[in-house]
Amino acid sequence: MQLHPLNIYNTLSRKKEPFEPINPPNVGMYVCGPTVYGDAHLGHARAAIVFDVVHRYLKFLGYKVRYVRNITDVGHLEADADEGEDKIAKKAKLEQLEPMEVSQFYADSYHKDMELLNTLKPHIEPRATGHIPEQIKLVENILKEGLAYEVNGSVYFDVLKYNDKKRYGRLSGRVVEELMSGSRELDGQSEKRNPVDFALWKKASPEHLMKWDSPWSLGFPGWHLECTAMSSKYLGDHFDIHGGGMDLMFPHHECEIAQGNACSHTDPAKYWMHNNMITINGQKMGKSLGNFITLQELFAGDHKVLEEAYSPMTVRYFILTAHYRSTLDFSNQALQAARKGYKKLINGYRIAKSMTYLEDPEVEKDEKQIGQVRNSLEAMFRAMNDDFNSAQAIGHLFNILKKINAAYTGQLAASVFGKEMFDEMIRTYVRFIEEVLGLVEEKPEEQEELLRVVLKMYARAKQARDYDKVDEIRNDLKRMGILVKDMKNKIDWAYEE
RNA sequence: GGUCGAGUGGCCGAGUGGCUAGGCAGAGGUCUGCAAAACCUCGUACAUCGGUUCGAAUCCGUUCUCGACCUCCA
Repeated sequence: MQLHPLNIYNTLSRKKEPFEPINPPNVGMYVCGPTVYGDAHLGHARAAIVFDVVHRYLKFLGYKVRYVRNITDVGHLEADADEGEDKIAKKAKLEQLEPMEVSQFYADSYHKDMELLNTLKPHIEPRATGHIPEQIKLVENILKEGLAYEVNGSVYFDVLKYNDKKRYGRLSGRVVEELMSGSRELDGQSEKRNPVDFALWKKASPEHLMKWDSPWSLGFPGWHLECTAMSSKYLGDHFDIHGGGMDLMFPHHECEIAQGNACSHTDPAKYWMHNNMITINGQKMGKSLGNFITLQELFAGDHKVLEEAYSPMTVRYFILTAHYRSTLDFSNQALQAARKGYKKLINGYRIAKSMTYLEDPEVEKDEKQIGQVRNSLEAMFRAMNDDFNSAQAIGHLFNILKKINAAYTGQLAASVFGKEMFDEMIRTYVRFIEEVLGLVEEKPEEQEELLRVVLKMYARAKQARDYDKVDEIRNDLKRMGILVKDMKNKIDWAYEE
């Protein structure tokens, strides 16, 4: 059924490449998850949703995906590496909790948000603290390869030595010589031989809370090691897709590539995918800048820049209307427009699910209509196959929706499409919303029955030409965000946009 | 400073050489007791200057503006 091959933009080659899994039909996908020391924000939502759609679409195409997304529950060091503080430990001290209590709390919170956003759960969600032995083993391997050195109980990756064998910086377009000249002077305190080296194992200071025994010291693993340990454990040394935010490209993913090559002499991933950032007023939103909006705040409308609350599906739709490699600017206006767009799409989904083909012997098939639907359907999948261009796909989806709406309201007879095309249009629309975009209706289930009762009364009042009553019901429902739709031969409802 | 990317109609946002993106807002129309929804029609958009080409938002160069990465960040 695949009309066009799937192409993926590979950061490694800076080109779109045909997607050819290493072991079809299996696909291994690893995505960098959150560091759990705070509530998830819009940026986390973007990464999670983007790769959720990648996962969903691969599944839709028939691939057997193993999706691994880690939880980082050892805080990467803040500030200068040598005197830095562990983020989770810092938070734990502040709140007088066990570090594990902190990471558990925010991991739970993250999961709650991701569920609201209707992202499919990863098949494996490993934690860094659960893979300390694997990480120690990796350090040993890299030492054995002669690409790391130990100083005072800490172990560092020797980037210069590695660079002689295999170029460091291929992913992010860095050149080691330039990194060397561009980096700050060593302050003399550093144990690193070169400023570009990075830690594989750090000896813990006495007040450090999270520490483990190792051949070198009581300490903790370096901050790029966990992903190498967990991806190789669950997906092998060479797997299909590695994803994450653009901000992780350097140094995090660069280090992963170096570590992977040092240990197993192969690049960890075949395709590297990076989603772009969300901006607020044109500026990157991020923890370090303190200008982020958490998802809880967004869903509750509880933040000074928010004019109102925005539902999880509004956020999901908003994120999918931009291509994942473009920056996406947050604004109330954009979110409000997104909410309307989402409602329009989901109203179409509601009616499409209820529609069946009705032959009208008076009406002939209209090749022009059929052609338009066929073109839109094809274009929609072509867009998805072109590096997961959900924004463009949604554009085509709206064109399909117009046909569905027209058929639903009786402005076009279903017969103009013919049974075959009609059924395909309806089925594809529903499946695309459900399985690929992952959009769901936001309503309590009991509401449906209740509405049916009210609409019956409405219809009766109308029959009796009791227009005062008709208006009253309509207004009452409107206050609840429900629109009454009068048509030639039926009455239905829709979410107010 | 180095590296990379971006500037599209009132707003958001696709689009890499010719073929209507789409959504929101706005105007007109069909339908309707009225309205809403839905459907139809409407915008002569592509930062600037120059170049390549039969033809450029799309390729090349100039200028301006903005952003990201280079330190933890999705």
